[in-house]
Amino acid sequence: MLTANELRMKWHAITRNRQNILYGLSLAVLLFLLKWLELRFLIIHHAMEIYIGMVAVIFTALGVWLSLKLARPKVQTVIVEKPVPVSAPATFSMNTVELDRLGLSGRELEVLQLMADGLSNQEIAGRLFVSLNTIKTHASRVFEKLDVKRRTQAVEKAKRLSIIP
Amino acid sequence: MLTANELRMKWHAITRNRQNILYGLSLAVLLFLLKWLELRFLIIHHAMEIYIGMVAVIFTALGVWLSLKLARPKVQTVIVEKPVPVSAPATFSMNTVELDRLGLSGRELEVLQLMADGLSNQEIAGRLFVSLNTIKTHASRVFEKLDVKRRTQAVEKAKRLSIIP
DNA sequence: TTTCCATTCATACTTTAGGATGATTTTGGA
DNA sequence: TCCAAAATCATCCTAAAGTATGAATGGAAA
Repeated sequence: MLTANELRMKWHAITRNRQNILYGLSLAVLLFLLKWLELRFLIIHHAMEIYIGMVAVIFTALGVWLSLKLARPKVQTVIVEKPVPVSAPATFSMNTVELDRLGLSGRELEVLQLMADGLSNQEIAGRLFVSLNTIKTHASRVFEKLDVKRRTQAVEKAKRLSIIP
Repeated sequence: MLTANELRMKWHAITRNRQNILYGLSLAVLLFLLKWLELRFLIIHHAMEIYIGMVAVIFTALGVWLSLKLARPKVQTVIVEKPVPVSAPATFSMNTVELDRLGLSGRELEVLQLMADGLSNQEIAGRLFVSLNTIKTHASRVFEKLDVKRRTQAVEKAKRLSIIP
């Protein structure tokens, strides 16, 4: 006995070769037709041109049918940009263009980030193992480059420009 | 005289009918070939099957060529959705639960918001038409209720809790 | 090698922020 | 009407922030 799976596989093989089978059948029918026509036109000799014409038409149609059936469809890939409401703001991409334009140095950016975390200058100095004066200098440069007057403004502007998360 | 534009339009018309012209030429050539073959095979009568076969092959090829050239190409459109991270969630919904829990008054929230905009106490006082001392008092209460020590921390925490945008 | 820039630190000074405390006035409900 | 919370303002003081200026160092580019 055949299992359901084997049956399904056989069916697959049949459908896969459907076109070949159809082509074979068509050829058989055509050959039979030709033989019949040949017999007919052996008697009626003057219909030779009609015979040739019919052959031409039939085989032209066969060619058209063949190519239409066998021609592989062109696959056209259309990429549609689908706006996904990215709920999680977990992804932060730094605006390197603005960062470059402002000319903030690495250390200055570090200080700015710690400022945004709410740390005091003294705490930042401790975190970065430098003196309070150094942080003040960095902070001043940051305010200068960001064209602001206070750290709160610096943080606000930096966040607005996507320089910090 | 023809203008450049008229010339271009004529060329368009020619190229547009190129396929029809080619088809016509092909037919002419084939007819000539058939006539020649007919003459040949009037003498050699037993080559009739070859003649028919050639006609069949030629016209099959013609059919294939025709359909390939003239038939509209099958286009299978595959739509690939490309997720595009839509920018900032422009909608800000205030966390009234947290606001309630913290017990911030209306004026305190106002002051907090202006703080987040980077304004100094003096500027906030001017904006709200009250004295600097009043703002200091409000600020102190805000820090107390938010359990922070500095305005930068207050702004950071308020934003984190979605109390302000 | 020289020059430029980032980083570091210092000193002195001014401004702003923040804490502590007390007081007055407004206002929305019980 | 009375009360509690909110809002207002003041004074005194300390802490932190911010400005100005100068300078040493080290690395990278010209």
